[in-house]
Amino acid sequence: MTSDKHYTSSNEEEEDVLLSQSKRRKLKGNRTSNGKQVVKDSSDSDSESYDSETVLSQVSENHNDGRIKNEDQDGDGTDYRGNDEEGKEKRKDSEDEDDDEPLKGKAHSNSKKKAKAKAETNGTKSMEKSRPKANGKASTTQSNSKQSAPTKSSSSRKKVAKVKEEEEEQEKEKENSIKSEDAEADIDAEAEENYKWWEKEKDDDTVKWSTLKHNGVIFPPAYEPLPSHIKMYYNGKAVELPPQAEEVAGFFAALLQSDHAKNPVFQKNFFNDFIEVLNENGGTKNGVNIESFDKCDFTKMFEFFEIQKEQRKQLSSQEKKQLRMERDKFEEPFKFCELDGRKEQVGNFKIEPPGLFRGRGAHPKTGKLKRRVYPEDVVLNLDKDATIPPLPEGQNWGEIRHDNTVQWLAMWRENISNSFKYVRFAANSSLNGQSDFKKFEKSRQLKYHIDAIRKDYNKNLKNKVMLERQKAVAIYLIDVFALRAGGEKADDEADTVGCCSLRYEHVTLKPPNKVIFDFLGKDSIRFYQEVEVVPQAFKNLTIFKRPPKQPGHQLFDRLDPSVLNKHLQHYMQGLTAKVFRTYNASKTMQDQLDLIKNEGSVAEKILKYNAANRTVAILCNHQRSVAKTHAQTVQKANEKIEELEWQKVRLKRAILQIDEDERKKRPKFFEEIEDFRKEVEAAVHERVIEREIDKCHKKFARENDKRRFEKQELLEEPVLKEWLEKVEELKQQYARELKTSVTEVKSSSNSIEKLEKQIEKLDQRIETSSIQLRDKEENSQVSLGTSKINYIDPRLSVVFCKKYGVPIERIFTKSLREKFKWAIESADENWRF
DNA sequence: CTTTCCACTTAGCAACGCCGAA
DNA sequence: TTCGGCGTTGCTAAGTGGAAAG
Repeated sequence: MTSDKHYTSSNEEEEDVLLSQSKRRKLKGNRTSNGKQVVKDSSDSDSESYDSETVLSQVSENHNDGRIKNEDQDGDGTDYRGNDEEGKEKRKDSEDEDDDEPLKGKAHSNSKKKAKAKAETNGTKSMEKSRPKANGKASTTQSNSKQSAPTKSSSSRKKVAKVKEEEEEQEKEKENSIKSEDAEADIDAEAEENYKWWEKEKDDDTVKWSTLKHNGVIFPPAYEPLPSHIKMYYNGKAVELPPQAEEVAGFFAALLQSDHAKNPVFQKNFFNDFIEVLNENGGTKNGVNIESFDKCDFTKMFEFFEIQKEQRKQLSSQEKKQLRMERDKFEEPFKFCELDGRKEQVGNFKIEPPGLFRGRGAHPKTGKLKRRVYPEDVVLNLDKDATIPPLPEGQNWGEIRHDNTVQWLAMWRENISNSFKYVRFAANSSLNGQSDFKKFEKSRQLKYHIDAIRKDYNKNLKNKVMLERQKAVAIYLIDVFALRAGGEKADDEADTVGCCSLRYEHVTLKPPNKVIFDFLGKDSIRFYQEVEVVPQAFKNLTIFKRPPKQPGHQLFDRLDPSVLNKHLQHYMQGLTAKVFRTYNASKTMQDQLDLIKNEGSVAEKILKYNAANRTVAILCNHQRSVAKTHAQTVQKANEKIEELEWQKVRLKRAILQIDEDERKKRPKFFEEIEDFRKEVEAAVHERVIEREIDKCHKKFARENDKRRFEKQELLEEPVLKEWLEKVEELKQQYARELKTSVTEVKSSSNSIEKLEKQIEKLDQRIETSSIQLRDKEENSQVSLGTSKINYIDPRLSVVFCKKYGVPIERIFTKSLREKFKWAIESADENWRF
């Protein structure tokens, strides 16, 4: 076919896309205000097709436009992989008419939405249904523990896995019965705690375990009704609620002072579910008809909870310890499980308690009731010979499964978005360690392919096939700016995006090549960056935003993560969009650590390590909300520094008082005295005095408390007065100093050398305080933890510690040391990412 | 194919509890 | 010894991605 024809047909398809997109956007409602218009617009859209445009711009394009930030300087021009790829694309391009077709999914996504929405409306009902059903299942499985594959309902995929498992099981059982019994004893003894999986060879990772035993999960305590004098009020009247409804009201009451309680969506969703529960349980018991959220008053309940909290805090440390011990003892059996005969920790062995769903950002479902989970809702996963954890009389597990291809111990379905929750191994478990190890090894492999990939996408920025250009730009963004893949989201989730789901309004283009990203990413964390991109990327983005596209439209209308990932697999097995984040994070860390010189104190090295950590966190846009007390903390720190400076000035004055000639000798040194403003000095005085006064009162009170306790006679008011008078004297002294600028220092320290020593010390303290403050400021919005836990290959930190003589404890907390035990024990000084 | 399901990884925040300064 | 500040942990929401189902 000729290219002309191709373009024509693709032009038609272009309109198609827009039409269907607009439909979709219309469905999305509030996410864009102009869905309707687009339908009209697209019909009279006579703009040239993207592809013809593409050709034009390609012609006028010079081949060697700018480099990207991270690009490696590889001189060699030959790139087999790249050429290969290109060859393929070309072939495809010329013989495949559909090449430029937009994603079908984008056109049809509304049907999906409807289906989902439907599923959700009966979400709660389906839960209810599922319970008896599951119940029935459970009894069958529990009774015939041996043979039958546990569920008819489980998918055929599961069956496949099961079969595999079963075969292996049978073989293993034979083996085990011979091997394990005698082996187990000593394996248990020596190897259970220090099983070094990373020294073993493991290949088949579809099978995660051969035996798995555990004690089930902990259910949240049953609801305890409030004392009868604690009520919610409606229109000023106390309301008698059935306990089920009271519980829900209590959930809201507990949040009364949080932002959630002020969020109208939260209020609405809560109120709807509250009313539903209320009606299900026969309505209020004293005839109050609750109709409006605004007339509900939960303050009495809130206050009660506060008092309870307070009382718990007031318990003596003995009592607290006692309670903790009891709790630990109760939880002990659930904390551990037995995996292939070894003891391993379980992560979240507690079933999530009921409550109000606290969605992040503008989540349409925030505030909905997250219902209580019962044993009937829970599926247990353990081996066939494991004892099934007992339940109280009359209760049953939802299902018992023996699926050794997964690494969860229990699972239930949650009612907010109908997804699964899992009880899994703890972060320090061998299985999680292995996954972690594999993750980092995979991203480490990327270094062998990254050059080719970068070369390719830079070249493909000019590819005449729109799909290829979009892929190229997307991978470019993912690689350079560490964007996430960005899967499609439904209407009943918060409107957040990643790379593939970026929309028109999220990217602002400022010629010649400046791009401003502004969108909400995962967890509704804002991603705001003004950056420069290579000119060709800029051109492409311009094309992707060209009319008839409008706000609300997808930038990458032919992409989704699976398209992208399929493409990436060509370069490297297992390569997906998220691997770039891991790779670039660890690579950045390696580079940053390389810059650190092996000098200075341990504390200084840690500071530098943290700075390196911070670059990574910034790359990945890991933010945290500034602590409520942050401004205050900063102010305090600044005041402290001011005070230190004030001290210094006083000492310098004192030097001049001893020998005025000093000033001529080193005017710079004494400049500070004039620079220190009177207002500041006065403010410092005031603060110091006030603090002194405060101290006197406190000391007085404390002393008397003690004396009362020891039955001694109390200090009288005059004593306090006496102390305060001393402070008053000091105040007078400062006042004089302020006027005369003459320091009245103690005679003990009135030699110039002594004063200078003190000044030096103060200088040092000011220096460290300033550094700490700056560090704190820079960290106030950046969260270092996420990158340390998930993105930075722990071996980098281990090597850093070994090479620089920094104790690993200063870098990894106890739990991180356990999580990264494999790294700590396997990485030597020369290891590199 | 596309959609849905399932499993697993990544994420920020609130509660907890430890530790150093007063 | 207490108190507050701060790092750590626990919690659970919100992503990614592979694979089965439709």
